[in-house]
Amino acid sequence: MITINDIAKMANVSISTVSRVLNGKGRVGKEKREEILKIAKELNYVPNYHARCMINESVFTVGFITPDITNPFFSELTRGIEIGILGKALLILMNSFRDPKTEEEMAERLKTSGTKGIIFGNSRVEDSFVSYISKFLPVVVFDKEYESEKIASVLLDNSYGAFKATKHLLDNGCRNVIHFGGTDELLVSVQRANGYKEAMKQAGLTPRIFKIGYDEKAGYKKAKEIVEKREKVDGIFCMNDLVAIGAMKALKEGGLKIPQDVAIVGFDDTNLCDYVSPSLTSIRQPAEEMGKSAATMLIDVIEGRCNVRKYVFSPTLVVRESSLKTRGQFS
Amino acid sequence: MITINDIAKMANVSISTVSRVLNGKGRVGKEKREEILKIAKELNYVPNYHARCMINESVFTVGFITPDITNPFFSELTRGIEIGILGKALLILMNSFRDPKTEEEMAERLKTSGTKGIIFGNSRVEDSFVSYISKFLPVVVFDKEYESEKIASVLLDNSYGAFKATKHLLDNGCRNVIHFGGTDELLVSVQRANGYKEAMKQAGLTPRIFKIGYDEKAGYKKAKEIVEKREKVDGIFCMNDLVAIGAMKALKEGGLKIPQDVAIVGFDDTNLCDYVSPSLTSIRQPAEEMGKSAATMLIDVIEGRCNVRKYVFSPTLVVRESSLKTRGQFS
DNA sequence: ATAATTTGGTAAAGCGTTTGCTCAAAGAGG
DNA sequence: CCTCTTTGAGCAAACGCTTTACCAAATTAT
Repeated sequence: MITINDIAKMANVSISTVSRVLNGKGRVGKEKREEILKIAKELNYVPNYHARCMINESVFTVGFITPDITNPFFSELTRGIEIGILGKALLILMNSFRDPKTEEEMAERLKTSGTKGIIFGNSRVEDSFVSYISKFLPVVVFDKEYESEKIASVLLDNSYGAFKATKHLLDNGCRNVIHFGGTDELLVSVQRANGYKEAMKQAGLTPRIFKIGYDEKAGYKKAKEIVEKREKVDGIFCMNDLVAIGAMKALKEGGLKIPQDVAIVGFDDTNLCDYVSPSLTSIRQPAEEMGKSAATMLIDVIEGRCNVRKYVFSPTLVVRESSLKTRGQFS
Repeated sequence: MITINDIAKMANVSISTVSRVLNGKGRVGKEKREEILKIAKELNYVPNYHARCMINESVFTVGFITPDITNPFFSELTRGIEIGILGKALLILMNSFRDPKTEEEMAERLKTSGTKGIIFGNSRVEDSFVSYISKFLPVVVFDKEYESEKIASVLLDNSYGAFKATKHLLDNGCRNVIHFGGTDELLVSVQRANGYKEAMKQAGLTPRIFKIGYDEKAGYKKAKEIVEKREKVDGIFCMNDLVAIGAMKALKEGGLKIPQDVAIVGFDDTNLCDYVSPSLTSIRQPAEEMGKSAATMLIDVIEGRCNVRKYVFSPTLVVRESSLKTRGQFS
């Protein structure tokens, strides 16, 4: 590695002179300046980032721990985060595959790697761990609220979203609406399940919840089962779009018509919704916006500009073909 | 920020003693050791990453510049890269939105940010820039080969893949096969277009190529146009799955049946293919594997374990419903 | 008892930069 | 011709940590 020292020797000047030339500070004679610049260029000199960091604040890094980057919701979120930190920081991405142990290890790794802040995306880590890690670094958590004044949150009213989704299915004539949910460890799952339950209760119906998971495979598998058992189901509210898409596939394979036989609503409103067929009704989370908010909030905390805040977003229902038993503008 | 020095003062020992305790090296009396550990814990001490980096090799970072993380192909690739660098390095992710200027800026930023290597995913940067940046950092490029011994590549025989795809459409009875391709700046586009042309030529047919872009919107828009103009088309080979999915939507909206009226083949074989309907025939790129190879190759170069290499992957045709005019096992 | 070794700890050199202070030389003003 | 300012450039400290050389005391061997 070539250093400022090497250049100084070559140019027969002191390192401070070299530094001054390279940073355009201080007064250095024209000849020396040009000589130094020439040598630096020839040697492909790049200032040592870490040495620099020890002195003045340079560009820093923040970490984003995501359950699964291949879920379009999270990739949109990621893009939002990136936009939010633009120019201020670099984004270190980590895929936890939804394993809480892995998530803790990753956070620990980020902590010891000079990262200035961590964003937990929809994570399963225990509250105690979040509290612990927040002692070392500013933290932003998606979908979870903390007592501590030190932990910022980006929230979406999941149970209200789920309520809306379920209500929509009921309003469209479904009676036997079931829910494909995630596991109880994930707060989001619980909240969405609650919203579903509430809507069912209000309609005087019995909720049926299947805790199946988070991806297409999970949705496919369970829907297949339901088709094979010929269960009496005319609507499914899925905890996310991937699950919904998997379920749709299984239903169609089973000869069931969507939405006539079974109506479906997903959650997240990823860009897939428009492109599956029938197009998928979903509860919209403004992923990119949410990512952006998380990022700017984190940067603000890191740079000491403000205290911890909380962003709350509202879910909105985006109606598409998969849920309209009474065919209207779509067909 | 709390440092080793603070701890030393509190414990009334020298900083070297503290360092020894923290690193488990050297001999330190039991009482002092415990005292020091206790203080360190109380103060939430974390060793300064940058200071550490200046002395011994710690975990380092590598950068991945991707056109668009929301494209499932790239998110799978990203996951592969992450797996490949696991434990060795942290991954800095950057979205260029396919803008070559942005890509250069990003690489430049990585260069000055202590990053030890860069992976260019399907990038549009000019060759001269890649050569330039490779003077400073090890570089791995997807889908592009370089003279320089310093630049590693992960390749896929795109034109062969495209050839296969087109051939498959022709073998299934299509005569008027068109191609939805990307722009000429992207080598991949050109290669895929070439494969398409070759297949058409061999069949004695005239190729028709539309340079439309890389996402669902582009595919949708162009297909809409074609439907409206009632062009004579019975097969479309799309440069990637997203374009294909967009096109499918437009065709279906136009009342055309897939594959009976128009057969479709995509490229990438993203996990979407299984979940759209009809399911999408596609040319498989083993994204995760490719990412993993790129990453291990980069790490190898960084750690001086080997010279630059080249990985070549083979595209395979994955047949699904969207391309089978003669209905067989699917229906 | 003396020499040799182990144990516990300190001081200082570096890693690569930046920057405040110093100082000499040169040019300007009286 | 002498002081005053400007210009150019070096020295050295600091950033936080690791590591080596080194020293003293305590323990062991001779």
